[in-house]
Amino acid sequence: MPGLAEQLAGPVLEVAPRLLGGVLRRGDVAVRLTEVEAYDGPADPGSHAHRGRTERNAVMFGPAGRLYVYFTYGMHHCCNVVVGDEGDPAAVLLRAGEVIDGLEVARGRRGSSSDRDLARGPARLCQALGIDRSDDGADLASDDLRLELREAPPGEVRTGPRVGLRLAADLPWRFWLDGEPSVSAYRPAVVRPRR
DNA sequence: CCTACGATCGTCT
DNA sequence: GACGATCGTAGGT
Repeated sequence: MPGLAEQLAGPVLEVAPRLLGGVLRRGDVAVRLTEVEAYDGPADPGSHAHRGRTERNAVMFGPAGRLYVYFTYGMHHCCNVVVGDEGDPAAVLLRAGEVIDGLEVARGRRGSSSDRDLARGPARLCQALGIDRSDDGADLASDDLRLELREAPPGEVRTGPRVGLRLAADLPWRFWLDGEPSVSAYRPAVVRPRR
């Protein structure tokens, strides 16, 4: 049985769909992943690593199997699984999942929300699992935070454009499990009027 | 079901 | 100083 880092070592476009159906656990709460997005290296204009290494995205340049967590919109956290070779900033954004364990704890963290929406969307998924910037760089093979992949994703894998990006919005680098209620709605990037 | 909009601040230019 | 890998709510269909 290969270790997590080995399973995540390949090209991000191959690894990303294999995360579907996998389970991310923190303490009592476990989420089964139903939707992810690939961010492929410095050449990907949609990636935080597109303009090179900074203090924020440093973890993306590290070894596979760690968590890259960023803070956005002044109030939300989103998390990625770092994949590929060290030095190559590839990552997979965890966009949505189904809470399969620790429902009570997840509900408490999420406030009023239907069970279906507990981890539906990247910021909600982080909130349900209690993930924030202090988890940036966390080892996903640790006891506190653990990612377990399955042999094959159940159900059918679909692909389409990534959500909320102005750049490279045409690339079909979002992957989800067909028919899952927890898959987030597709929203094209909002173009703000000039102020 | 849908579309529109404001919140709120770290990060990068 | 501008913008964002988002979300919750409000209001219409």
